[in-house]
Amino acid sequence: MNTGPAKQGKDRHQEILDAAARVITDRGLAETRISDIAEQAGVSPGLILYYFESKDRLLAEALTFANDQFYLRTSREIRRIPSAREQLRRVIDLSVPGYLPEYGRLDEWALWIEVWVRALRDPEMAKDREALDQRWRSQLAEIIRGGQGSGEFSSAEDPDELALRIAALMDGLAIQVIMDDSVVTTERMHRTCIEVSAQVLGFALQPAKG
Amino acid sequence: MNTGPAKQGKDRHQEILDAAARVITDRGLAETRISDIAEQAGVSPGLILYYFESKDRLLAEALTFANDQFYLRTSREIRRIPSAREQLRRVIDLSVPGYLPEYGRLDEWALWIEVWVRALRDPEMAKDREALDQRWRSQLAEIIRGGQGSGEFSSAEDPDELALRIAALMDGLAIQVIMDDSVVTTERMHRTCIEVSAQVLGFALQPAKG
DNA sequence: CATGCGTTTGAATGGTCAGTCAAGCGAGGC
DNA sequence: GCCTCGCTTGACTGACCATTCAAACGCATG
Repeated sequence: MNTGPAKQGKDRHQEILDAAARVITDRGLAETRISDIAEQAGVSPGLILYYFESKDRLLAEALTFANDQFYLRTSREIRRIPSAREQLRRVIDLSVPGYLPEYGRLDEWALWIEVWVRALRDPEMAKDREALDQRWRSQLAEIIRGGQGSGEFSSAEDPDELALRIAALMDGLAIQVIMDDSVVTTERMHRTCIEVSAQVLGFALQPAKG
Repeated sequence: MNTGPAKQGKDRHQEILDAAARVITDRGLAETRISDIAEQAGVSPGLILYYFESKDRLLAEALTFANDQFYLRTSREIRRIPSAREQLRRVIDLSVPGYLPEYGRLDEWALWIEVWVRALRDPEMAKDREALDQRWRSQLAEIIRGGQGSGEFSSAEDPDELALRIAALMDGLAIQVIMDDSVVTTERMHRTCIEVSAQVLGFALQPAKG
């Protein structure tokens, strides 16, 4: 592609998106300056606008980019797990902010909230947000369908409805957790997600491992 | 227009907060200018900063002010309903964005998301948000406790845990609804909230009225 | 080594606001 | 009627930042 000016291998476009996502994550969308992104990416401010039409477009792309990454990462992991019950547990582990030490940043959830705010007024972002969300719910529904098929889940309710309920529950709880709510802690969210899933999908709880 | 210093009865402080909430609701926090608020309130820009120390403080106050109003309004209504089941239904009716025509604005939910974004970095707002949220969950828990006591709800689970689950579900669904998600519509959210409540709290569904 | 071209730089430009301020305004007291 | 004092105005100031741009830079090619 371009071995020369740009760093070999990685491409600037992606590097900048990544830097932007990081800056947004810890400063917040509103406090993100082009110069912050440039600094984070280790380039000059001018370069940012050489690669992106405007700050606005860049931020929008960065937001969906980051959430896309999360989905892809999760999706890849899930596909290697055979049991629906374990798939679900893994999705929960990955979704509860702060639960897994290795993913311990301020979290993609913070970015997700920024997506919401922006989607409220930006039709482009609204479209992307809806697509991202439906894909996420579909993934959950797929797991549920699998578990119903294999007999792991005894509930016979519509998988899409069940997925919607679990997804909404997780959204609502995750918000409180990243807000550092003193009642809704990481552990409590995790426990609640597992318990509700078990009740709603119809399977017995297994002793927590680890 | 101006009889004496402040308009009789209403006070400027409150008027401005109200105007600010309205502007934030339809332009979004990020696009809210002092001059917009002034225009909405029908005063000059300078006056805004005569009553508030800074734009930032004003916005923060406006955000909690609006949510406080919503809580108070709901709370007052609920207190007049004797049946726990009906109390719950009313809370749901009031919380589902767009369900009741009379409350048909872009909704306090939009403001609530702005609160989240801001609370992520502003400790003051974080504190207020936590208080507001706990109060809301307590209200739900109180209804549940009432229903358990009266025998309307057969579930014997911890009311606080049940309230948390229902509140989180409602948050998660409401987000999608105000985003105008094509799958998660106002009606679907309403139905889901009612069904889940019935299942989780243990009461039989009654035919929808109206 | 000279040329060309895609990158990269950082200084300059311009627009947009938040916040300030000096000047008016009007009601109520005297 | 005149003064005072709290409210109100809107023009002004200064900062801050997105965006532009002219100038380098350095690799590749011949």
